Amino acid sequence: MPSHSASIFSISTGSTEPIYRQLVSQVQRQVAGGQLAPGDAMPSVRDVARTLALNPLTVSKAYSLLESEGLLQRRRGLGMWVADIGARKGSSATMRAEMLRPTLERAAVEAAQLEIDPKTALSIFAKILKGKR
Amino acid sequence: MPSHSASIFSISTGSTEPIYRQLVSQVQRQVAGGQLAPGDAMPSVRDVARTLALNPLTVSKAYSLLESEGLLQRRRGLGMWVADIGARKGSSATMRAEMLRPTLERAAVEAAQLEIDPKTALSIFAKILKGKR
DNA sequence: TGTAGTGTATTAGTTAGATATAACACTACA
DNA sequence: TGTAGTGTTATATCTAACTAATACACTACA
Repeated sequence: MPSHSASIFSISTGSTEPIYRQLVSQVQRQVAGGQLAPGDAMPSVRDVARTLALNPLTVSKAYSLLESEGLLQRRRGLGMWVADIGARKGSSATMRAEMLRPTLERAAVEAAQLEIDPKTALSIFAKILKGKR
Repeated sequence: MPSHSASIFSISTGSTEPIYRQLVSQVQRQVAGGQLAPGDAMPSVRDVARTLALNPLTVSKAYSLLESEGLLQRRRGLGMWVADIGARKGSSATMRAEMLRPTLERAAVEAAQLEIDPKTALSIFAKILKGKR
């Protein structure tokens, strides 16, 4: 049961997406992907706030939402942990694909407005995917 | 020189992205893609506001930004028109690809967090692109 | 027992985005 | 000359998101 540092997060202050929402969706994806496994200790609110230069309450807001979702578990006086309900390790491939969908749908709309044909859009995406690993 | 109706816009109120920014980027893409050609008349502020149930000020804010960017031109008492600086018809393929990049880069990051391999991510995107036309 | 580390509550203030209402200067056209 | 339609300005109000400082109850551990 490893314990994670604040480096599992990376927020962009320039984005219009609220910070607490960025934190929430990052945890959702990393739990679904398995990087955050049941029983793992989450970085403390103060740790994340210090590292990312945020207000502790902003981080706490994200953690609270994740707790009410059932993804995290709170242990009084100790901190937050990845919940092990069902002892699942990550989510099914179809569920994870479903989580990726919205962003790709948005990309498809943008490609259409830009008059970029599907073949070209795919090759751009392929290059990006290649570079990211 | 066609004149466009408010139907060139489609905003999502649920998104965290400000409405006026949604309008701005949609015009940017449609000008780059060529759907909005130099000399075309834009729908009036009041028309867009009425159709999309927005405040005219929100639309005006988007138009003002686009004017300061040089994409639109204002004719006093008449309305806004797609600027014909350089008489460009759309942008080059590389420029349009560049505009699509940010969203696809975000998708790549999400795919990595979801542990979705590049091949699978590409096939999901391909299916979406196929369905969108 | 004391100390440091958990998440959280409280209260207050700031900022950006969006709305509402009214008014202004301008233009085309019957 | 009216009338209706342009974008814009001004003032005020509202909400969500974020920050700031302080304090609380709880836990592990030297």
